[in-house]
Amino acid sequence: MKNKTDRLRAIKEMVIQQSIGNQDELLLLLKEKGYHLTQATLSRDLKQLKITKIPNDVGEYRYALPHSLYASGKPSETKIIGNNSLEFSGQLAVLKTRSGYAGGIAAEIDERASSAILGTIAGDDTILIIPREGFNREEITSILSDVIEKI
Amino acid sequence: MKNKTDRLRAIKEMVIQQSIGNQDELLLLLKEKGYHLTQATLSRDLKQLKITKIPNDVGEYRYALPHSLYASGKPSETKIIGNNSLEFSGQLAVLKTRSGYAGGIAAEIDERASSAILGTIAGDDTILIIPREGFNREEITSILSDVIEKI
DNA sequence: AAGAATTTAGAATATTTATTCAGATAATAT
DNA sequence: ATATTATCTGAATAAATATTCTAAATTCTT
Repeated sequence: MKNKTDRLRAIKEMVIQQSIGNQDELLLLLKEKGYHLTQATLSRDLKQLKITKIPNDVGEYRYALPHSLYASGKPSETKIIGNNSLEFSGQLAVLKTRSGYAGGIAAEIDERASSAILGTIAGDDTILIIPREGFNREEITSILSDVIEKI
Repeated sequence: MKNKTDRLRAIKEMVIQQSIGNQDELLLLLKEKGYHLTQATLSRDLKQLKITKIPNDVGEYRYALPHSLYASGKPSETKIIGNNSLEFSGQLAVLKTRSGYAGGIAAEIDERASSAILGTIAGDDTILIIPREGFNREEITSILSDVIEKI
């Protein structure tokens, strides 16, 4: 809780969770959490994290992560899990299965990964997976791998 | 070339095409194009367009559209493709078909547009289309048109 | 371990951006 | 047509943010 890495993580978290309109505001929140820094440093941190103030719909400015960074960073690789392939698009994941298997696998996921997975919708060979907020792609991938490998 | 609407369009275009580091820079470019305005107005314009300065990888700041606005710009028009209608919402597209046709068309899309389409899920007359990352709405629309017209 | 080089950060400040205030212009209603 | 209200804009200024300059702390090299 005292090094730069921790601080950056804390900043990112706060920006995602709270509604922050300027750096001084964020500075205060960080102070409450025990991070002691100046506006100059915060400005540099935000630059490094690529966080910026963006206008919202109500005519205010709010700090936010650039959209693309919410999910992961890279352009989403396809991951093979057994006979299936997993790929992400935005907040969603799609698992392609062998024909006819989607329903069964989706049921397994629903049952065994509900902490991370909000819900699934299965077609014949495709499962749409809606992750819960707060889980990143790596986590989701790992959890789904576990579930599928145990089937 | 003299009203606000035109100016906003010009600003948006410049931000997409050029590399702009601050408002004065943009102001100059606009002046060259015949738009005469002050920094105050530009600031307001940018707010309205939700354009902001975001840090790039090289340690500079560049003006950019919020990611979500790149996709199209307008609130997503419904596009008619044969007997079907296509509309976007966020990263997703929905294709409405005649009753009973969704499954068949979805299968065609899966087969013939998989480079751009991560997956589809079909009901009776509705197909949920999950595009791959990196494809914009126009590209998706065009690819889907091709596929459907060849059925 | 000592020195060189890099990273980190604060204070002060420069730069940039947003807003206030006032006046103009356009739109709507009476 | 005139009053009323809303929209738009510039000048000046306030507010917010980035950077310069300096020094301390850390990491790397030999």
